[in-house]
Amino acid sequence: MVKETQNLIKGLPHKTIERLSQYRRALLICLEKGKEYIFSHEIAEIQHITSVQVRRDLMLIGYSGTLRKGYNIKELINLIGNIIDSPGGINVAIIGMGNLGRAVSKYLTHKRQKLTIVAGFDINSKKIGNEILGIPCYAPDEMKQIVEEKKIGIAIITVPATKIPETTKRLINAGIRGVLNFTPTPVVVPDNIFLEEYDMITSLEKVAFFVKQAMIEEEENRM
Amino acid sequence: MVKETQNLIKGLPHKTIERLSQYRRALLICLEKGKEYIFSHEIAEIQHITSVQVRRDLMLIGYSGTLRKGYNIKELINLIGNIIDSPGGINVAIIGMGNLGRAVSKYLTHKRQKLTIVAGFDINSKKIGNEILGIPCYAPDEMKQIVEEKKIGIAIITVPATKIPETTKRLINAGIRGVLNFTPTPVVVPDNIFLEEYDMITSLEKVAFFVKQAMIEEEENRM
DNA sequence: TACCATCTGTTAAAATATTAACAGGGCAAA
DNA sequence: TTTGCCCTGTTAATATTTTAACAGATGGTA
Repeated sequence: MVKETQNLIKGLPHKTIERLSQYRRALLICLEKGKEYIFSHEIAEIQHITSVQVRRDLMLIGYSGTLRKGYNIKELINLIGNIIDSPGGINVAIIGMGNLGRAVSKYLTHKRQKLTIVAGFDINSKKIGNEILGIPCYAPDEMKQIVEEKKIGIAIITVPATKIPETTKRLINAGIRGVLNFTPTPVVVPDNIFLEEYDMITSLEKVAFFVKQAMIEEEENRM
Repeated sequence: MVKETQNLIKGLPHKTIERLSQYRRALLICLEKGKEYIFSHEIAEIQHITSVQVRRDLMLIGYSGTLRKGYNIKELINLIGNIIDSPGGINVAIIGMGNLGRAVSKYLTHKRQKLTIVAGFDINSKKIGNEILGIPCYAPDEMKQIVEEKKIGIAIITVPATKIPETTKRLINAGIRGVLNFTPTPVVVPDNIFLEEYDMITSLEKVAFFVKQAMIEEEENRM
């Protein structure tokens, strides 16, 4: 990629990055259906956002569509790939092969060419040394070695809360570059490691809050 | 709750709601440890945010701490509960008891007193009529009846992409109030139903992007 | 050819969200 | 008791994100 493009990408807002990932997801489905071009308002509708936002995001990454035809789906997929994906791909490990870990593994396996789950870690001795869902499973104290050997860049944490401090220490020590934490316990990493945290309880409680509010408003209107 | 408080809550920013949920989560852990009071900077550190933001959020919900002692943990937990929780609780259904559905069920069961998973739905006849992880499982065409009977307010969607349109139609028909969609396929609901969508691929790709950027920057600095 | 409808691309404005700055107050140590 | 430190609460400033507004361009149509 030319340097100019790299400079564009550098300042991309976080929100735009997230949406680009979502656009690609939608575009891949469209491509499969045999669609060749797509309008900004079509993408917008799928994502529950406005077409202006779509056009603006695409402007930010320097992509131009064809007037009255829209955007070339294949081209756009490739461009988003150039932005998000690393050319050689990034290997991923799942830390904790419990229920959540396995669900995540199954969900993510073969979804993206440039992101490969290459290892799982667990303390359960029945799992260590075996494959789970096609993913070889290792003991926590092998982490540094395996991360280096398999060139693992990203770890997805799905262990119980009590194991978080130990797990984090091991990951930092192993030289991981990015962490996605699905645990309700916030993780502490040095700031050269990119950290993303997600807790489904927060999402659920957010829904609960707005459902409650809607009910209160209905109540008020009835009076 | 007095009307004044309700007016405060009404205009609460989405982000504040999310953080309140996270504060409570952290506070519950502190309470368990026997801690009585907590400073804004302590909460901030746990959540990787600034203490100003914590104080600002608490200001927005009208809570005052004690100078030099901080916030009373028990009080704050109760207040956040008053805001987020519905007094009688809200019942939740999991739509799709596959891997992800079961992981979500296990993860959420007994986590919050006011959110109870009371039903699962699946097309698999082996699951229908049985309990999975203690959750009774029903056929999709029983949805309307069960939602009404069990007073289910929120549905968590974890079905395969192909089943999304049908599932959504059933949920709308059943009179659901809020939807949390863990599927990569965006769903369409009328806007009297609150919708929250989360796709872990987006999170993972976000991490991948920033890891890539960090590596490019290192490369540049080396030259 | 002239007009109209409908796209894109971009700048400007508005709305949200975060951070800075600081006043006010209480406790502790000198 | 006075000084200094370290809290909270709040307003003001900044940064980020979204939305509005509109210029420009293309193709269909009368």
